[in-house]
Amino acid sequence: MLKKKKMCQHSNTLLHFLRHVSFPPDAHLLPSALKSCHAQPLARALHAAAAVSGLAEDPFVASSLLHTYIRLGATSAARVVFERMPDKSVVGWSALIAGYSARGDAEVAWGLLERMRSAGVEPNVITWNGLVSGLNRSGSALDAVKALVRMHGEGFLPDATGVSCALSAVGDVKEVSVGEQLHGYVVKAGCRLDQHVVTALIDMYGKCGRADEISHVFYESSHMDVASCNALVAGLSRNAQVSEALLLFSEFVSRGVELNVVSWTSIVACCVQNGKDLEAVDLFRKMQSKGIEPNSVTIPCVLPAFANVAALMHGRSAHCFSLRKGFLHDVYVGSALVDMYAKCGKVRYARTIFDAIPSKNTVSWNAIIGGYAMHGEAANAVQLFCLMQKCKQKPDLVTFTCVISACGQAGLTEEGRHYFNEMQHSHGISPRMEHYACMVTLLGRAGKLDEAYDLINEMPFEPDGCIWGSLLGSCRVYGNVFLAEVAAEKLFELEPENTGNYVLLSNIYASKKMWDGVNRVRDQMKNMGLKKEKGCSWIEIKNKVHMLSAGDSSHPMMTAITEKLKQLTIEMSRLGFAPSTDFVLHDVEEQEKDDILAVHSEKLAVALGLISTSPGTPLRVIKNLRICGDCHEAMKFISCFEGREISVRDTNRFHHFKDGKCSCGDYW
DNA sequence: ATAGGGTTAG
Repeated sequence: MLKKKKMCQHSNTLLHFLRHVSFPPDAHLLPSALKSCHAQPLARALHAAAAVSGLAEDPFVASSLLHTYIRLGATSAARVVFERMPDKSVVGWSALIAGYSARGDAEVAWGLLERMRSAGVEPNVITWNGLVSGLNRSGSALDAVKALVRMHGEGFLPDATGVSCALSAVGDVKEVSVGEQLHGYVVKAGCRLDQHVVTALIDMYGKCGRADEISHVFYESSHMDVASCNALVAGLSRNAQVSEALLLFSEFVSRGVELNVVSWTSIVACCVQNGKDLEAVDLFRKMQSKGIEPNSVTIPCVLPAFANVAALMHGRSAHCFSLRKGFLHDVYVGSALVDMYAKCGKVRYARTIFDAIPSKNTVSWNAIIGGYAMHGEAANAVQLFCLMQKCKQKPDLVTFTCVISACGQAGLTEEGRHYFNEMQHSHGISPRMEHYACMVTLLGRAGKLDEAYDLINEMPFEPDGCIWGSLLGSCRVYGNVFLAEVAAEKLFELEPENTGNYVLLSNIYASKKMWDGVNRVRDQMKNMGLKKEKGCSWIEIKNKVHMLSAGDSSHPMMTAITEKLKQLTIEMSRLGFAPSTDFVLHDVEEQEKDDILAVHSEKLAVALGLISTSPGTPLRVIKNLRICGDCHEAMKFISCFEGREISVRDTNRFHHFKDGKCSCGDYW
């Protein structure tokens, strides 16, 4: 911002100079004036001044004008200057070719190259580099690679600059074989000592999915600068090598390499993209303690981490920070805030943020519609969906996933079916796996299990684990052993390591008192060496996120937590609020019945919340698995007995408990 | 007095 202001002041000085200086600008003065010119109108003014003084044809002035117009993106004006140049040198041709390449006009650029040759001027390495670089930067990576291949075919050996931008283009189109050839050339030509080349190689291999080569290139070169760090972290993140990225990042830090906001943003994003939310939160704090201020990219990168662990206080402070910095107008920041507030249980705040985003995009709309879906507010989701279309914003694949799942959460079976059809017939979007999964959930919830099974059989592609998992879940609710066995058989094949499926099937057998089945599934699990998935919950108390997991007694307050739970259990049975054993929905954790202390993590989290906050404070808990019926009943009791609003976000949706009732209407 | 390069994002 400041820089721009300075430039404007500078331009004003130049204009002032042009208007008031009594002697005419000369051929020596104009090129330096043009060099410092940063706006098209000023360039045109200088051009006019040159023309009036008869200097426009001077080779230096003309060349400066040409380069200035190219630099400012005024390609046509540059062309006019160029065509009038009496002696068209390789410099002029190169500039013009670079200009058209940077606009993505590959055809024009190639045409100029031909014209140049017929005029008897041969392109040099700089001409070629300009062509490759321009095409790459304009997003025509494929054209850039083509240009590079042709350059090589014509006997021009790319230098470090050429190789760098060619590698960047290769990464964008994932032409790893071309990349490898370039790598070979780099080794032969000896330019692998060039830092930019090393960085570009790391970037290219990262984008082409070759994590092994990233480390290889990095360890072979001994360069440790900001750029190589950024490329490394991004490359490793893309390839899910999060531990490697964290290790190398800390190495850069301890070596005293001066890392910038991009480096810190990259490592935060790396953690978020690879499921390390708490590490991301930690690194975000560390970044600030090192004096690096987050920018408008950092904020949307870190917000999903806050959202995932429901760190509302952190999210709120990111919101305030964005407000102070003027980031709220940024659609990325806005959409990420909408998502964060919705996932932290504050769907009203999410709406407020959403309404204030000046130019909303599909992601913004999806965030708010998905937010309403998560909270079971189907009417609002549908209303926003209609508004979206009124605002001429095209719904995409994600939008329909949100709308159909909203209908499913609220039991609007026919509406859901309607949107599923409309998606195909009115919007020309063919349903993908996730849409079928939503439909199976929707039909399953309504008890239309046979219809759900028919839909699965009609799918034009092989159903995945989510689809069968959804059917199995509905079978648990409606006690359909036959379809449960069909779904489970597929699931054991598709995702043999997913313990939740075994537990679910075992629970279905148990609910029907089919003990043979129960034992068979348990043996199967034991034989495969599978352990029950550990449930864990998070609760934010006074700006700190606490993680509690079932069977883990490492939390410092564990004695008090257990005491509180014991007391609640006593009160519960005293008041006749005994959980029905028949209503153990979605118990994917399966506690050992005889182990009284093995309590589901959400209960531990709520107990911690109860003893650490003042009476009446709402509690928000998030859980990595679905909430079980037992805990669901307990939460209803606690909300009533303790007079607290409790919200539990499980993998599926939000449950808002208040006065002994849940917003899901006991269906989930 | 006139030409060229790498890294981050829902």
